[in-house]
Amino acid sequence: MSVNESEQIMKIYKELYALYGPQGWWPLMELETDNPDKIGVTQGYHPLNYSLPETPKQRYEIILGTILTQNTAWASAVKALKNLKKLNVIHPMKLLLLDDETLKAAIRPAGFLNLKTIYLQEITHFFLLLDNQIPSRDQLLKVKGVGNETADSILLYGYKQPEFVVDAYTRRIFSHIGLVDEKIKYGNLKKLFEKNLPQDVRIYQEYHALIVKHAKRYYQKNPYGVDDPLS
DNA sequence: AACCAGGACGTGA
DNA sequence: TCACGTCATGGT
Repeated sequence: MSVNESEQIMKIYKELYALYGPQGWWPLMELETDNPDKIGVTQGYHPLNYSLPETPKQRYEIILGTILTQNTAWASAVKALKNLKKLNVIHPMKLLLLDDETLKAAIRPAGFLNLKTIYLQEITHFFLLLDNQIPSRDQLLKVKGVGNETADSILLYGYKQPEFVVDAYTRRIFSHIGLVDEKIKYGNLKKLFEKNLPQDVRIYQEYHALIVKHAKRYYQKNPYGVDDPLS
């Protein structure tokens, strides 16, 4: 890998951060805490607060969100999450006790309801078996419904592990810029970032969130990347 | 009215 | 391994 590519990864990060600022991922529906320093951070995004999740319940909410947002707009995933909250099932055992039809109805706005119902139940079983231990990436990938991006999202945002998250936007932006081939494999694109960034969870979290922020503005409509200030 | 959304899986070359 | 089709609802 050339020095130029290496520098580009950090340079783009700094540019995105300058453009959009800290993103406060992973958003949580509500942030209840008894930490006096964090009272007032009430909902959704939480810029510059890298201590979350602070409870197993918040971690579980993140995990549910990673499944619900698969190939689905985040706003739609939030609707499903709110329905689950109304049912008081953002709790592993309670979700497993919920009947399939009620669960399907709740997550309907997020789409793929038949698949995601199974996926949510599968990851919940896995989460219970973990008993608050940190899962390995390979363990996560064995869970039905958990692929590369979901595994990395769970580890990076749910468990604060230094795993860079690659998504469709990442591939779209960095191939458009010309830094990588558009067909680059997930693992290779992931390693490109991990090799050229300090192994810092905060940077990994912000960079991925910034990529999504930027892509929503310039890479949603085909042809992609028109007027991208990075290129 | 196509196209896209913070993908993953199953199948057959 | 690789390219495709499938899964589903909602917004633009």
